[in-house]
Amino acid sequence: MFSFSEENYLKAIFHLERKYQAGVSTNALAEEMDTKASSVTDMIKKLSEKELVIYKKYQGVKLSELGGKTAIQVIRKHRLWEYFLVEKLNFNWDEVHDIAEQLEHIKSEKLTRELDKFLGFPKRDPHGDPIPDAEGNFSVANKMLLSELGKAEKGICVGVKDSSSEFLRFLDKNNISLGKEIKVLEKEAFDGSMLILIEERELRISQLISNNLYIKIQ
Amino acid sequence: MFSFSEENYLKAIFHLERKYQAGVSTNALAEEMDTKASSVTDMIKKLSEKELVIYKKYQGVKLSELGGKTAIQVIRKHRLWEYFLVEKLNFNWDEVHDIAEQLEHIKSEKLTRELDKFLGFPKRDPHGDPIPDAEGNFSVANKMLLSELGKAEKGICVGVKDSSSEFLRFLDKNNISLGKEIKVLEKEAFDGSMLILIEERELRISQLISNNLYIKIQ
DNA sequence: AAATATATTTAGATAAGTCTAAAAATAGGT
DNA sequence: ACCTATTTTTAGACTTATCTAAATATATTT
Repeated sequence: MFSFSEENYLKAIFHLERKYQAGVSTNALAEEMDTKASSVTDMIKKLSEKELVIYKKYQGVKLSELGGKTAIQVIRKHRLWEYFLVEKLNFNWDEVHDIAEQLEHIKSEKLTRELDKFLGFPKRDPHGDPIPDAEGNFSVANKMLLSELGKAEKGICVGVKDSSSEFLRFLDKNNISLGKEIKVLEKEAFDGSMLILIEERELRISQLISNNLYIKIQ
Repeated sequence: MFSFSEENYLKAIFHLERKYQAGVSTNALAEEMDTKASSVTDMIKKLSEKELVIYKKYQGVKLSELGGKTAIQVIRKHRLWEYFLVEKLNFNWDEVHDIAEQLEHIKSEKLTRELDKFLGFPKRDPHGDPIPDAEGNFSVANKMLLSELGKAEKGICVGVKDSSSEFLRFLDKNNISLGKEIKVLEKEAFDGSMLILIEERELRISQLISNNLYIKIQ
């Protein structure tokens, strides 16, 4: 079907399309893929010939319908495997990304379907991101960043924006995990830090932290 | 670490070493890998430079200690994943090989260890082949081929030599599976076929069949 | 032991994916 | 609108793993 590299590019374009609307620029893609712009141009041409993306020179790329579907299937596999690793194999949520990056390329529709069934058709991966179903549908949660909350407002932690080990381990250390209620007690205008209440504990967090935690209100 | 291709060559050499002693010939390896002899020579040189094999021109290859260890780890992963697919994801034993060929290359020692633990440290894969433990040890069963049995002798089915879908589905169709007792009722000298008794049923099988079924006596 | 057949290796080519360096196109500032 | 800076693309090279065709080494036959 498609190579690992092709699938990784499709996934990257998919993520960047939600970030910036319009087309995804060559440089943005190069940064996301940790490669050179010239390599990106080469690959985009290849994806374009295969009709996975829509591309006009100097105008950036967009996923075609086929490209989008393919990207979502890769993301579905990635998130199912992450769920498997955490729920069945005792991995911590900060350890699963690199392994899922490998597992997401395993080719077998039946495997993906059976894994999904075995796991009980989970709706979200360990970082709170939605897991697309077999048809590629997934809920686009009405989540917001903790940093957008004002004083005395509260929400439930539903996901992370940054899922680096460093950030996830910070959250573990401070007992912040998905599903917990967070209330903003104070907000410091000077540096954007805030004092929050979580499980009866008061905690001061920097703006970098609140900018990377998704919450759901009500 | 090592590429998929390198790992596949090591695995193939490992299997061929048990078949023929001495060094593995270039042509034998080319056939096993379904590729050309010239490609094999190229790869062997590369493996030799990496000290994974011992190679002298025109003399065939052997695995070095490192090469052997690496091959066993790949085989361990292959068989653990096969077990997982059959026991946890409802796959039939004739459907797992191709998927395990992909999964065996996933790189994460922790994943392999945790998968092994999750599965309860299984000793044999769905085809009866031994699963090496984390240290690479595995039992070399004192199995023999059903075709080696004489009239009125019996044994317990412990594995298959050919694990092609075609053969495995034949066994399924005739309700022959691992762990069942098989008794030889008659042996036809002319064509090597035999009449066997399995679960109260009498069944006539060709020599091709009895040549590909492993049994354990006593 | 020479002649022939088979097995193996070498040489040179190809495709995928990447790179560096240079050229071309677009965007921004004045 | 022009000059400059940035972005993007092109050209050519490199690596990995493969191939075909030719050359060389080993094995077999007579």
